Amino acid sequence: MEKIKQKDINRENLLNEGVALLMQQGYHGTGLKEILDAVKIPKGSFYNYFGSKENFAAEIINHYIEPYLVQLNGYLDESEGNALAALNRYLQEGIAELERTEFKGGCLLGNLMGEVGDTSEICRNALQVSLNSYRDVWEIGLSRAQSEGTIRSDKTAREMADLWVNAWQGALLRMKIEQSTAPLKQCQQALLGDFFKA
Amino acid sequence: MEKIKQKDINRENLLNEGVALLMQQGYHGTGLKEILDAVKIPKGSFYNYFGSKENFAAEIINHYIEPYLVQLNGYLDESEGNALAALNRYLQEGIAELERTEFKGGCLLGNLMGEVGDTSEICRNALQVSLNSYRDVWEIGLSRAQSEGTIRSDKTAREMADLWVNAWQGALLRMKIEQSTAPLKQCQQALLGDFFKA
DNA sequence: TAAAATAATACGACTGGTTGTCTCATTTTG
DNA sequence: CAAAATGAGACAACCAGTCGTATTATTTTA
Repeated sequence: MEKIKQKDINRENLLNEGVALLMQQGYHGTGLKEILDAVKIPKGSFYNYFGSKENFAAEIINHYIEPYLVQLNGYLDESEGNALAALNRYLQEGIAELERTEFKGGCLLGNLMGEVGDTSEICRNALQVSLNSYRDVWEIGLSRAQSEGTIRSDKTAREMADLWVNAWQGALLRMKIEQSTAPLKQCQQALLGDFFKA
Repeated sequence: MEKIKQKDINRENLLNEGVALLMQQGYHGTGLKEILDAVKIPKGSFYNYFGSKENFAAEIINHYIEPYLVQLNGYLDESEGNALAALNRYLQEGIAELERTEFKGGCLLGNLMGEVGDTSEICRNALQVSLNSYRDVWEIGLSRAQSEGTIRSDKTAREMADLWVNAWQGALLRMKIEQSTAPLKQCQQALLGDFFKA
């Protein structure tokens, strides 16, 4: 079974397009037709792949967060000895990307938590899993920074990771309505550059 | 011109119902018909009052935030001499209310920032104004707490108010997907009870 | 003050278009 | 050949918004 199946390519294309469109227009604001047309896949195939829009959205959520986990883990692995620097570098890269795309979208998790967090059980579960795994990576990074002495140790890494994820979500929302990455930079500076400092 | 106009009653009813439904189902997830049926007002009247769904949403945003401003200002005015206690009491009341309504909705501003923050210019403006005025009230409260010596003064009240609003938005989103007010309590404790302490 | 003219508002059937979902004949695959 | 995948379209429900008419208020006229 070496062959790359067309089905998997189609699925992947649908998920990529789904991430892009749901990010900017939300769940109810994006019709299946729009996604289908963009990747030229008929409806019948879609329902064969995903079963429903709701399931599709749940898969999109998983698909969305994975690259971020990989990237952050990558930065942490590279910079042996300075986890805090790795976290800051990761953020800097993310902020630069958001400036490139003119603040469009923000964070799919945040947007969908607000929109369907209490109407779709399936999405709610997917969001919970994804957000927790993202928080966990931050916990690891902060924990390492603690043992390196750059982050204060009178609070648990878990506690700070939770606070960080919350504040960052809020900052991303404010970025969208202020059309500026200033809230992000301010958030980074206030927490990583001050409150969390050893 | 003492007479209470039916038009104003209808507008008020529409706004109240609009707040309730948009909170739980979002902008695109809520049809006008649903709102109209709930308050028994015909389509034509709606378009006389508001012109479009988008304008209606912008008015809903204003209508939503006002009571919170009044309430927080009220707590601050009452408790002369202990602004920090007033802030905590305000939060405690809000958390209790969210538990009563079983975490449904969360914050309309947060939800709409994510959903239409970068697709509707009109809503974006309304959100910006509302969120800023909410942040301003927190700034006043924190500033008073600083002069009372309960909150640290090496950071500006504005900076802390911004961080607070961001973190609280994030905590509200996580409340929705975790179906628990634990994130809210944790957020309150971490910032007001620790990082912001004098 | 009474009647007429004018303006403002109320109303809901209707429009053109889109939604998510499903069906089914055809094609592809193992 | 049987099973799975495909693709085009059918489907009813719903969407935001419009428009001509009916009703009610307000102003003008006599």
